[in-house]
Amino acid sequence: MKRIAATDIETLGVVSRQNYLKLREERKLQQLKDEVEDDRYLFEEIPLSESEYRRTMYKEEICNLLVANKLDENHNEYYRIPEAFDDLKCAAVNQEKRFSVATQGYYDNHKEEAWEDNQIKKAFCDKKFEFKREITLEKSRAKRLVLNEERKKLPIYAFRDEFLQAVNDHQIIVIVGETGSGKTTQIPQYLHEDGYTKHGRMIACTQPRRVAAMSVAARVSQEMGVKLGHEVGYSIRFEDCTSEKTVVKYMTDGMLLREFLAQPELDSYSVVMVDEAHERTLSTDILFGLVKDVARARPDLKLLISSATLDAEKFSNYFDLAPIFKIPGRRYPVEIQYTKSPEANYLDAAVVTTLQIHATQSPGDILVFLTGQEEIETVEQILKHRVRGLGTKIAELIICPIYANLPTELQAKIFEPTPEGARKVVLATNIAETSLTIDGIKYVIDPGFCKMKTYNPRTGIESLLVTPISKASAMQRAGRSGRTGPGKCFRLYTAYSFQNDLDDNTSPEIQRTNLANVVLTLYSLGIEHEKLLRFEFMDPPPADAIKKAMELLYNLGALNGQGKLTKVGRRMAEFPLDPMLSKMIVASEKYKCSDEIISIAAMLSVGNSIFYRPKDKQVHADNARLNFHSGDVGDHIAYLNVFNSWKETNYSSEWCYENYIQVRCMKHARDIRDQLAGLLERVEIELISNSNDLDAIKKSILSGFFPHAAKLQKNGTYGRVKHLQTVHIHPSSGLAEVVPRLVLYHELVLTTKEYMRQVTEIKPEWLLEIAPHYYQLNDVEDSSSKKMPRGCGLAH
DNA sequence: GAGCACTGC
Repeated sequence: MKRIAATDIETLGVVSRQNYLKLREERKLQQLKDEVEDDRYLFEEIPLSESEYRRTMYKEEICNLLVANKLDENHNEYYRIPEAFDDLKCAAVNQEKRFSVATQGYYDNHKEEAWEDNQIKKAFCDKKFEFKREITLEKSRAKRLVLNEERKKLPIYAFRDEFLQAVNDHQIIVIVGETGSGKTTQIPQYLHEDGYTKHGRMIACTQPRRVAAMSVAARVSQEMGVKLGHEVGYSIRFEDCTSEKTVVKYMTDGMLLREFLAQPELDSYSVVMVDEAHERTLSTDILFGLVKDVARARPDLKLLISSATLDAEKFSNYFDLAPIFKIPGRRYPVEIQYTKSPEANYLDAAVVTTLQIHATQSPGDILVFLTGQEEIETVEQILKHRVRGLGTKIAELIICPIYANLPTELQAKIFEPTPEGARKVVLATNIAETSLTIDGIKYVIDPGFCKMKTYNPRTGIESLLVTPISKASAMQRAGRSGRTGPGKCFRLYTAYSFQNDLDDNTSPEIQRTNLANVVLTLYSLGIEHEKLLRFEFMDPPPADAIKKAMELLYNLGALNGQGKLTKVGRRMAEFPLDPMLSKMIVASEKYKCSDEIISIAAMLSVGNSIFYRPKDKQVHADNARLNFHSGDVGDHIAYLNVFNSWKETNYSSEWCYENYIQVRCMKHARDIRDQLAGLLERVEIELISNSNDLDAIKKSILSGFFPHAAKLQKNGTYGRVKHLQTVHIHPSSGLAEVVPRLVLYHELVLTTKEYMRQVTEIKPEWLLEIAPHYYQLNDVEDSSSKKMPRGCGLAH
């Protein structure tokens, strides 16, 4: 192609080269954005299935990659783009070519022609949009007719009148609806049709997951023939898609819990349906207690507890012997096979079983449940190796790993249809148990383990342990094979084990988590002190955990000596964060650095997967990370540096890739930060920046995290101040080599050792200044000048 | 010098 010198361009007098390039970038960006917008539009009009929805999301990410020019060879290897997006890649390349040609023409033909070209383009785009819109409307009309027929075929349709009668007769009903019964989509509609939304009151239906709330709302709006967000809407964090018209509202359970803060009697609702109650999320468990109480105060409020399991008796007993309404499901049979004897190595057994299925069983994809990323990577490698050994005698086996931390572009692979003659094997964590469904799975391999979080209220340590799953969980896993046709489930344990070793149900989250936030929420709902100790939990958490939470809240100044919520506590409760983080924000008012503190809080709550560390580029990734630690500022300030640097690049995705940072996490952090900024206004704390005074920022952090102080001991390890407990700085910390005398940490995790994650150096006098009620002089004195506490002496 | 299941506000 003919090159044009910069001087030529200037003499043409059209645009300066820089301006031209900028214009070109902008147009390219706009074009891509338009495509995504079009897809969004489609999403609004026609409810997407979950896999379609995810594909839309992935497409957006791909567009970001394209914009960030990540399609060149190097990055292609680093962020492999799934084949399904080949068309998009081609389009982008063609687009690029067309731009080049147009560029040439642009200069050759001068301003007018180019302008005309632009006009044509615009007209073309308008036309395309109009056309797409027409098709969409037509499709949606046709779909509505089909949907109406489909509604009548659902198992629940036959029980419609019987169900409405039951709701009329009873205030609380426990619904047992197997998967595919249509309860989630139909029940709110029936109630709406039966007049429960008169008098301006809504029907609420809670879901444990955001995607579920969105896609179900989209589906129902389509069935009812209304625009999503009007009569039917959804409400999830960062996104309220409802209006004054809304009568049927799908929401996450956590969102309803938040709404309780504003309206403790749930005045705007006539019916509350707690769906997927058997999952026993932290939020559902608290909702149970609250909603049961409200039902007593408001006889007109109807309560539906919907669960998929057969232990509905327990729910019924809890809700004062509420009647149980059973709805059959529509499922295919699943044949279950056990091993004859226990397997010594379940990874090996999983590989062997996979290959056996591949060699002997009829077509259909395989889903293997593993406990984590590491196992998945190991099995992937072994499988690849073994398949290579089999040569061409056998059909192709496509291996797809999936876990939550896998970059989004790579996750898309599992939704690609399996090519004719090949077989797909999906290696998944628990994410495939409930959070996402994969079409075409016919065989499930279940080794019977998962990783589970446990919390020790005495030490405050959380740890992830590989644990046997429960019977309920095993059934759920098996059910994943019978979604589109009869399936088979291979359990890598004996039938005896299943009967005798596995618990019936997974212990609810509320029994194995830090309750500080739960207790604060309940306090701000007026459930204080004795009332809280009497709170009707379906499965009460350990008394120790509640006591520990109260103690912490008292130390943070959220509760006073009489066990009442203080003004500080009330402000803290506004933030959807761990109380220590909330306290840190409230304290930032005093140190005039709220701007920096909410950035840090947002980054901390996104968690530990911000820094991406690919196996083959660990050194690069670590070096990139160290750039944010200059001056040994500590991990908290490093997080602040990351966020601010990203902000300075105008939230560039490209910058993230260069620095081995996960874009997804950063976007999430930005969303949280925006929300926190809004909440600051609510609690009347001014947004002030004080970026030069690092001590002020550290003091704010310490105001929330002073119980997490650890000091260096003679033997080089750390000891928690106030607790005789040895801890270590996590090697990923920027301070791991610095070894300061006194530090605060964000969290303590137990892996091979007890590690402090996210560490910042503090001064001893700050402890006395900020927490005189908690620390005494002898706590902060240099440990070397003092006798060693018992049990913490040197080894040997 | 080391490993992080999954959600949600």
